[in-house]
Amino acid sequence: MNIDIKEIARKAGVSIATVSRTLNGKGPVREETRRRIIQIAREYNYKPNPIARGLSRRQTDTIGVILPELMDEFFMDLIHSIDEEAYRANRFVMISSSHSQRNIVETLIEFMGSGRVDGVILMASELDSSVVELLKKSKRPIVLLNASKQINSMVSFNVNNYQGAMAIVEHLIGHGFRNIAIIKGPQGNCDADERFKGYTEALSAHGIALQEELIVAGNFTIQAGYYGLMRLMSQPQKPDAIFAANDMMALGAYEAARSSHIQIPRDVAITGFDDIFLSRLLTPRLTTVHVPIFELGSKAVRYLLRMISGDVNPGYPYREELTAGVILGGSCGCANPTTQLLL
Amino acid sequence: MNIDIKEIARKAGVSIATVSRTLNGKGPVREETRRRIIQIAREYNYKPNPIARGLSRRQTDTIGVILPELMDEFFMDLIHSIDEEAYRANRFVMISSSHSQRNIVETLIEFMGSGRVDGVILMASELDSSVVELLKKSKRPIVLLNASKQINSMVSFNVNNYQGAMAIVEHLIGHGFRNIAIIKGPQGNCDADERFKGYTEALSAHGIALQEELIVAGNFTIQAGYYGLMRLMSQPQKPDAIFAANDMMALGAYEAARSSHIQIPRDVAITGFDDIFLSRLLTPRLTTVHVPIFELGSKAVRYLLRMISGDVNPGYPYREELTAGVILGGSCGCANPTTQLLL
DNA sequence: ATATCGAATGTAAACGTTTACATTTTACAA
DNA sequence: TTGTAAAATGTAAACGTTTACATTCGATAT
Repeated sequence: MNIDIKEIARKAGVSIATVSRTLNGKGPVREETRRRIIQIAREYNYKPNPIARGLSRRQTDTIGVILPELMDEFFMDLIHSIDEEAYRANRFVMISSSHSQRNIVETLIEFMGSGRVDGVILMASELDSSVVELLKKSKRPIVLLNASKQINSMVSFNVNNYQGAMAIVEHLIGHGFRNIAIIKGPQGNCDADERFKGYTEALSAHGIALQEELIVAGNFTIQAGYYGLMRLMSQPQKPDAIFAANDMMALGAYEAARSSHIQIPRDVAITGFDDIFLSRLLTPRLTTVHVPIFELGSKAVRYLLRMISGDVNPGYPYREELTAGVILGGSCGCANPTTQLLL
Repeated sequence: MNIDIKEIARKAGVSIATVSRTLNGKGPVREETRRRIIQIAREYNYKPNPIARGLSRRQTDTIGVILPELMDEFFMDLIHSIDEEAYRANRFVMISSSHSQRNIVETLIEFMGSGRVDGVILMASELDSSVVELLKKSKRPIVLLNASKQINSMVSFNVNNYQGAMAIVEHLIGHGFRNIAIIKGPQGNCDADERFKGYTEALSAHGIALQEELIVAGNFTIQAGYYGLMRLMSQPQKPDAIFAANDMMALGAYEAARSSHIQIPRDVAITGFDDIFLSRLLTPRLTTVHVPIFELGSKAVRYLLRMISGDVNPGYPYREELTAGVILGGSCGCANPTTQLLL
């Protein structure tokens, strides 16, 4: 179909080995020959067939990305940053969502076993231990995103949910709130777990006792936030502030507050986590925690590439936590919140 | 690294050809042999190396997706639908954004020329004619998304921007509005052009003359919407309704209205286009046009796969427009808008 | 002139499949 | 039996690279 290395070699009057050496910049080639080959290759717009090359070198210059689901700006931003970084390094990105654990395994096997990709970035805040075992056996490097802290024998980049949650709860405490409720994330989700831990530790660090009635379950959806607030505000012991473990739930809480004429932050303060775009449109703007997704994606790609190149030992565990910063809106009671930044 | 076909053949006591035939289900193989091979292959968890297979068959079971940018839920939904459909068909998805026209070309060449992908889905509402020429010459099938109507020699799936815009403007007319303004999308963007056309034709179909002062430029950003409304409402001849060519601009218009104490829809009605998630959070909920992104992605993949398989002639032009429906919020003046659907 | 050595180039064997073609086996009819 | 055709299997040539190893070519030292 396209012109191949053999043709180029013929036209340049050399062997294909010399062409390959020239184009890959390995091995000695006389300057004059080199020039001629480059010239001809350019003239005929020759591009080595990456599949053949992949077969020979056992490399495809492609990285695989497996995400739990393909929705939310969160994942979009992640993909965005991964794509950007990969592009910069001349790599391609193969993407796949993994609706179930079963599927993660399948996709991983297909990705890894096969040589379709040189390495994988896998995000899964909820991982079966069986899957983890599989991961460890993988021949190709894997970088985990937001992995549970229990997984300590692998490479991972993580948002410091614990620190972020702690920071925002401390901010609430600074406002003088003492009855701080939490609407938790889904059971078994490590992000949710860490955020909850940050909440409890912030309270205990300030000598505030945990109150069971102020801890309600949730699952990161708007609904959960809605019902969470309703439930909390229907109790005799009402909270004066609510920490929703993510912005979507905070959003639900806003809806609930509006529908029941509860004023934020006068009647109850609300904070979230994630800093999704939406949160800055709420009135008052939501006080939340910004997660450095872009950095997360970039770092993951860069590290993965170093593992692939052998620049770092792929078998060597590594864990990095990216700190998250509080974004002040009016929902926590702050008088002069961060400006809107919309325009 | 992994077990290969040669090993399987050895273990089964047959030649590699027989193994290949068995696993691909082509050519005659004795039932007993077949069983034995399958059994052994399963036992050793053998998976044919897709790269080698790709080299031999000139197929990679991968489709390329090139999008103008990797942001917005719009693109996320698109990727989501493409991934889903591809997964269903056992195909892989290689993704790439194209920040510039220059980049589209590069990426396309790398994708196509090389055999990295079997076909491409390309979304680019603004395409240089030079790029179009390149596309036509492509050896591999291409499906365009939201392509300009001037591109008639290719395959494309499109949102019917014209019909959608017409419908929503007619809805405004139905409310009795006669001074209907538009905040347009970016110059040269075919979606924007079609939406504008829908606007003008809806007006003329009802005998309403175009008023130059009611047509302001925009670029699909919040800012443009903000300044657009400000400008329109500062004129002596104020509009009674504004059709923002997308929801982001409508959002900007909301902000502007709020900051200058203009009430929606009392002082001015507002409508958008796209039906992004955000639009249902505005008060009043934004009246807008829902675009069937999911269907767009699915159809594109399905058609592309048929082109790849030769089921349809890849050289044969085909164009499909998916109609878009109006979603009623309160921003157009409707008393009983669509329910919130948040919970 | 000849040996020696490094640089430049070529040859051919991988890489792991698919598949056209050749060969062997099987089943059945004559 | 033998012949014949179909079915089953095997052989080897692609696919387009990279790369270890072999060869050739100059230049320099003897």
